[in-house]
This record gives sequence, C-alpha cells and structure tokens, in this order.
Amino acid sequence: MAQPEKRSITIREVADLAKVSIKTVSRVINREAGVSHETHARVMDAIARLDYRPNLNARGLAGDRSFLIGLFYDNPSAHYMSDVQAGAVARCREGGFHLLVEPWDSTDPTVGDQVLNLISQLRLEGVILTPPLVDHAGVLEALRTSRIPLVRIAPDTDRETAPFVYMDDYAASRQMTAYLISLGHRRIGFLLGHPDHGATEQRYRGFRDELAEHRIPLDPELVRPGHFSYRIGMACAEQLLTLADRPTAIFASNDDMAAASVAVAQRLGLSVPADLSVAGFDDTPVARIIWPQLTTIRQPISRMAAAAADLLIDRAVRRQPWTHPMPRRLLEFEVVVRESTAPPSSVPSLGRARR
Amino acid sequence: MAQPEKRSITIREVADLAKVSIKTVSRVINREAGVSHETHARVMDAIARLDYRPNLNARGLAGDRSFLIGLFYDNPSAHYMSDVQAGAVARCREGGFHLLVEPWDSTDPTVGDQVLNLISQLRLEGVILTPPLVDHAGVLEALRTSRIPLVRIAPDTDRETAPFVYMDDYAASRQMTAYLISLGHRRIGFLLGHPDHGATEQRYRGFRDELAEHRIPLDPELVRPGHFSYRIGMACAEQLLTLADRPTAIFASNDDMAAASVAVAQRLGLSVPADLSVAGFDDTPVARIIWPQLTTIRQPISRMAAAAADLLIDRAVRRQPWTHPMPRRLLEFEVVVRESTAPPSSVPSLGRARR
DNA sequence: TTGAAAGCGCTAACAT
DNA sequence: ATGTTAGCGCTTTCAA
Repeated sequence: MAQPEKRSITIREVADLAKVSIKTVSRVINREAGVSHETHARVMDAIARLDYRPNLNARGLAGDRSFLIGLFYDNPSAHYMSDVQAGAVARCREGGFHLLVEPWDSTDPTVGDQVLNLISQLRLEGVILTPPLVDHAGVLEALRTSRIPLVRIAPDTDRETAPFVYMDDYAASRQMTAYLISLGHRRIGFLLGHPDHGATEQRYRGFRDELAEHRIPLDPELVRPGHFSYRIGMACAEQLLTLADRPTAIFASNDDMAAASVAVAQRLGLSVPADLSVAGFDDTPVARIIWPQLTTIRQPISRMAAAAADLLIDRAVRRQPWTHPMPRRLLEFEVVVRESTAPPSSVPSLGRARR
Repeated sequence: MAQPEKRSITIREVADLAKVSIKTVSRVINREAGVSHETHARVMDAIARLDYRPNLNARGLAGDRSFLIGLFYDNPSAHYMSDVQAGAVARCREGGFHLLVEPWDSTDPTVGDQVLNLISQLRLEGVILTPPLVDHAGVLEALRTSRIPLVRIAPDTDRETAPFVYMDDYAASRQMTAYLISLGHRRIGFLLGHPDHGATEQRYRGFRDELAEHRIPLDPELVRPGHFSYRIGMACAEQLLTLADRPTAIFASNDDMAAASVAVAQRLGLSVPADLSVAGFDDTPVARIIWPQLTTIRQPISRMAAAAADLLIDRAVRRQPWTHPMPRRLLEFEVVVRESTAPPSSVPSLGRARR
C-alpha cells in the first residue's frame, strides 16, 4: 500500500507558478519593501492557489529565528498560570508567534544549566518569566548569559536589567486596607504570602503603612504567615479567630487564604460578613465560587502577560535590542467589593446564615 | 560598542575537535548504533568541552522533525487544563520534546483552516486534543487531512480513527450513585454537564443505570442542565432545593456545580451534609477549598495527558505510524469520600453548622 | 524592482 | 565503524 506523498508546497513551487524568483516570494512573505504591486499580487495569488505555508524550521534556520516564545514558570496556582498563558498566547498568535510552556523546578540546583540547554537548543526569541521564578538567581543568570530577550512579570529584585510588566501591589494593598478601615474595622488580621514572592512584602507593606496612616496600631499577633496556601491559611485563620480579642476583619493576601478564612469562620459558627469581614487578593475564580463571594483585588494578570509578549514580539520583529532605560509597563488593578466585607457588628451573631 | 559574537557552536566544530566527521557526531547525538566505544567517548568529550547544543531548527529541517508536540484545547477549566498540561509537559521533557500550547475557538467556523495552517507551518510531531475540542468535527477533519499523529483525551465519538486515553466516566458515575444510595438516599438530584462534552452523557447514564439497578424511579424533575457551570449550577440547585419534595442529595457532574449546590444550600439555611448531601466529579482543588470538603471522583487527568504524550513520543521516535487497532489507554479513577455526604436525616436541621 | 548563488546546521543515502 | 555528499526550505548577501 503506497504511502501517499505528503510533501508540502515549497517556496520554489510558488516562485515557479508566479514566474518570479524565490527571493521575490520571500520578500512577499516577509513584507519587505521593493516588490511592485503587480508582482506582489501574482505571488499572493500563487500562494493562495497552492495553499502554500512557509516552513518555520527553514525560516528559523536561515534567518536564525524560531517564532517561539517561552513561558517559564514555577507557580502552583492553576488560575494564575491559566490567565498568564491566555494573555500571552493571544498576543503571540496575533504576532505570528507560538508559545512554548516550560515549568521549572526552582529547588533543583541544576535548573540554570537546564535553562541554558533549552535556550541554546530551541533558539527561543524571547522568554516570559512569572513569579516566583522571576526572582530566581540561577534562572536569571542563565537567561542573562544566554543573552535571550527576557520580560519579567512583577519582578521584585534587579529591576534595571530587563524589561518588566507589573501592577502596584503596594497601592492595591493600601487601598483595600483603607476600605476595611472605612467600614469601621480597627482590629484587622493579615495573612502573609509566600516569602519567595516579591508581592508578599509589597502587600504587607501596604497594609502596615495604611494602618499607620490612620494611626491604628499594628498588633503583631494579627499578622500570620499563610504562604499563599489554603491549608496553611486555614491554620492561621483558626489561630486568629480563636484569639481572646479576635479581629473583626481578615485581609488575606490572596484569595485562597481568604477562602480558607471564610471556611474556618463558618466552621466556628461565625457568619461572614456579619461577624467577620474577609478580603482577598487576586480575584481568582474562587472569589466568586464560595459563599459569600469575596471582596478582593482584581489583578490584570492576563493583560500583564499580553504586555510581556508584546514587548518580546516587538523586539523580535524590529530585531533591535532594547536600550536603557529598559521598558516597563504598569497595569491597573481594581478593588472589587463583593459580599464578604461589611461594617463590624458589636453583637456576635449566632452563626446563622443571613438572608 | 562591538556586539560580542553570539555564534553558537556547531556540529562542525565538535567534529574537528574530536577528529571525526560530522556524521559521526550526528550519530552520537542521535544515539545511532555503529560508533565505537572510544570514538563515542571522544565525541562526548568534545561536546562537553565546547558546550555544544544541537540546533533544533536544523535538526528539524534536515530530518523533517520538530521535537514539538501541540496541546490543543478549548476548555475553560483552568484546573483541568493545568493538570493536563503538567502531565503532558513532564512526559515531553523526559523524551526531549517540547510542548506548544494552542487554544482554539471552536465556535469560529474557520478554526479548521487555522489548524491546518498551524500544522503545516510548524510541522508538529503530534497533537494532543482535550475535551470538548476532542469531538469537534472541523478540527478533527483538519487534523486528519494533515495526517498528523493525534492522541485524544476522553473522546466521545469516532473512537476507531485515532489512539486515545480515557477513564470510565460511566463506571465512576455508577459507583458514586451507588455510594449515595448506600447511604440511604432515594431522592437524588442530578446536575448535567455541558451538552458538548462526551462525559456529560456518560455520567448521566451511569447515574440512571445505577438507580435502575436499585429499582429507584428516576424523577425527571430532579435532573437539571447545569452545563458544568458554577453559575448555572446555582440556579439548578436552587430549583432543586425549593421543590416541595426536595432531594436529600445532589450528584453534580462536576465539582464547580457541586460547590454551587453547597453554596445555595448554605444560603437557604440548609446544612451540608446533615440536610443535604452533595457529591461532585473531577476532584479539582475547589473540592477541598470549600467547606464542607466535597465527596467527589478523582479523575486521572494528569496521568491521561502523560499517557497521551507518551503515545505520541513513542510514535515519533519509532517513526512508524500506528496500526489498527489504534492504541488506547484506560486509566483508573477513584471515589474520594470527604465531608459533603452523609446519610439523609428525616429531621430538617436549623441550618446550624455541625461540629 | 528583481534575481543568482551561497549558506544556515543538521540528517540521509550511500559510499568505504 | 566511519566518512562524503547532497539536500531540507528558507534568508541573505550581492549583483543586475
């Protein structure tokens, strides 16, 4: 049984059909100048008739390109990565690029080598780094020595060496804290993020500074290390809520920990928000999936990723390195008020659901 | 300021250093037989000394390969895709392949063309399709005409034409239903999935057949179209729970709808599981994030994806097409009993949390 | 505005 | 067991 020939159309055949040289076809494909209107039309016609698609391997080999952008991550949050990926992949497709996803184990001491290896094999045209990998010394160094274009999302350290996109975690945190205070809360518990994430410190600072601004003393007992984890967040929330003088609100620095706080409160027979207000951060789907729905900060995750891809693609198309100062893009967050926050009540409820 | 030369090491240089021909180096790289021990060692040494990394573009162009596997999806569930991706990417890395992620809009009538275009440009060595794209006629046809190796995850239709991996949704659903019945439930509400997903029908059939097996009549009023959606699931749950003769249990065919049912129950002052048992399907993180934690079915998502990648890589390495019957891999599910299910109580509680 | 020829770095087919 | 040679399909000089 003869295997039907699977050979694809090549630039040669297009050139023949259009009665031009392959260089002219190449010019058309690459939108180079210097092709007459009429020739251009003939070539386009031939391309369409033959259903020609240029071979990216060949283009890459000849032009030292790959049309590939790498998304490097080490983030266990499915929703975060899903948003990042969606933003990046959409922008890539618009620009004729493709997204290669590569998870890394940042605890592996050879990760730098592995990165180097990948880069030199694949000739990626750029890499997007997400937190917390974004501040990983080994990975950063590998990327630097390979001199590959790099855009980081929300980096914490070393902000001068490469372009990055970010939102103002500090301001967002202050704004949420201010909102809680405006509701009348004075004893506010705070659940810290993972120490490896730059955002952890930013969000905590925003909380502290806003309290100070309102001359509300910060009770160290109310600040707990939740590591962005639902499980650890639960333990922290339980400690907070069984305190003799328990807080009337908890500001968790991500939604998972906020959801954990809500769950603990309910388990303890406390009603949210009547007995306890809970605020989250990120606006992941979990914020709407639990009851009551979470008041939280909407991060522009997908737009940050799109902006990152945009910087990379722009650079790849221009074929020009960035110059100092490195570009950066600031995207806006939003405080989303839902059902989990309300003014504090002095009378503890019986734990009945409201409504 | 002179740009430092960035030229990479080529096979030529390795050959020179090792005093062999490039073909021999090529043999070593590709682990072909027919290289003496001593030569092999010399080449490996040269590779290490020069830190040589073969250019994948060149390898791809010459050998008509790409070392790229595509993950095509159209699934809005971040957790599902995250698991799929993790499984696939892990297996790819083991095999020296890379994963390209491509979301598609299955409502776009030109999606078939777009797929064709992508394939012929990139020369992917294989494609993994996830539900519900896995049953999309246009995409399937495009993939078929391009004759690209394809492995589908949990396909519903056309199961003879290409390899696939799957779990037994039907059996899982029966098992969960049996469990609910064993607890003493007789009026069980069922929340259907999205009509485009093959699993929707399987899960429903399992439910129906298990009821029949126990001679429990199926009340059509208790079966509602939740579309796998949290929001729609909420509406359905509300209808179910405000029925005069409301069910004592709800079997939602995914976790999101189960979470919605729990939320609605709590809002209505019903305690879960005392007043209402709720079972989910999938064991996504939401199952543990809500309170009470969901009894659900653990799908082997990531292992299915790994198996899919495995089939593709194996075929790519052998460079042999699959023969009939197409390979398929069945992976095991697991019923995970948590806190959201219990025997029905005849005395409606006051809606207080237990414990 | 257009084209010819020389690679890009590798693998394949065929020597030896 | 090892080498030679001819491409893979494109982009890049450089010339016309």
